[in-house]
Amino acid sequence: MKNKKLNAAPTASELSILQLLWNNGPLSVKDVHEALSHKKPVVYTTVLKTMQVMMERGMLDRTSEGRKHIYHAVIAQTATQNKLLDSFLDKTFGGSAKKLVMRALGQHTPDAEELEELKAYIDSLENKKNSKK
Amino acid sequence: MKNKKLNAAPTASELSILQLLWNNGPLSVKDVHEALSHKKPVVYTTVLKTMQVMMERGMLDRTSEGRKHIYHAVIAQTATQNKLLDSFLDKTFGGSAKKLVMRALGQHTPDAEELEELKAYIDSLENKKNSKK
DNA sequence: ACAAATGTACGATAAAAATCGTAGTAATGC
DNA sequence: GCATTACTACGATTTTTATCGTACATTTGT
Repeated sequence: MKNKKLNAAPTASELSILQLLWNNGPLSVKDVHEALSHKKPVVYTTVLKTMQVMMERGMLDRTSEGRKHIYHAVIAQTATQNKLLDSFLDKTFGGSAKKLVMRALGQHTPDAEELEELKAYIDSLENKKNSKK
Repeated sequence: MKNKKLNAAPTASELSILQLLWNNGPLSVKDVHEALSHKKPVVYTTVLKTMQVMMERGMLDRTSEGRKHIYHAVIAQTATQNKLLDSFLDKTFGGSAKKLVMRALGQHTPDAEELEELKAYIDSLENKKNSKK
């Protein structure tokens, strides 16, 4: 019974590590540990262990730089976010994207500029649909 | 050490039960078990136990109807969704509501009518902001 | 050379959540 | 009355995730 959980979605802890790797490029365990510690105290080997597990599960890979290991994300940010979003949308908002979107905007209203971008984006979605007819 | 985890967010299993109670009113364990079984096989006492735990944690309450217990949600749907949304937004989209919204719309594009509603909603948000100046 | 610092490896444990089995009790059919 | 059915109670186990401690190897400073 090997290769357990190979396509499982990342857990919250794993996701916090992925975010760092996605946004700040390949990092050593030390880098990740330091960054995470800013938010919440965590023991170095806890981070190390988690990253090793993530590698086993195919989420990360690493290269060697001297005796250090430099980790990078293997799974893509967008695809992972989409998977998590699907699941969240389903579990929490019964699959209604409209409800989720309205709530998100209501609770975390972006500034005027971003709101304009959003409207433009919605327009582009409408056009795309029309062109498909 | 009593009252553990009293304000913890519901887990995925708990949320699936809450959804039923929110949307279909007070229900017996049997009702919930049947509804859940449609999606995925689950043993009756597993559902029962989960609901009992949820009651301990203050998420549910119940009344007696003969020897049956009729459960209802104590925590509000909107508040719970908001809490989960905050957390999800932060963990998965780095707190950017705009990113989340665009992704949600791109992956689960609502129909034209709903898109219009969304635009109208965005307009109302813009007006609200302006009026606050 | 060698103590201190810097790394990795990995088993062990803790903590949280999910699942199940067994027992017991009240209602119901016949 | 009594077997069957319909429920609840709850301990126990399993599963998954998170966390930590210890061992060990390699550099580095002095």
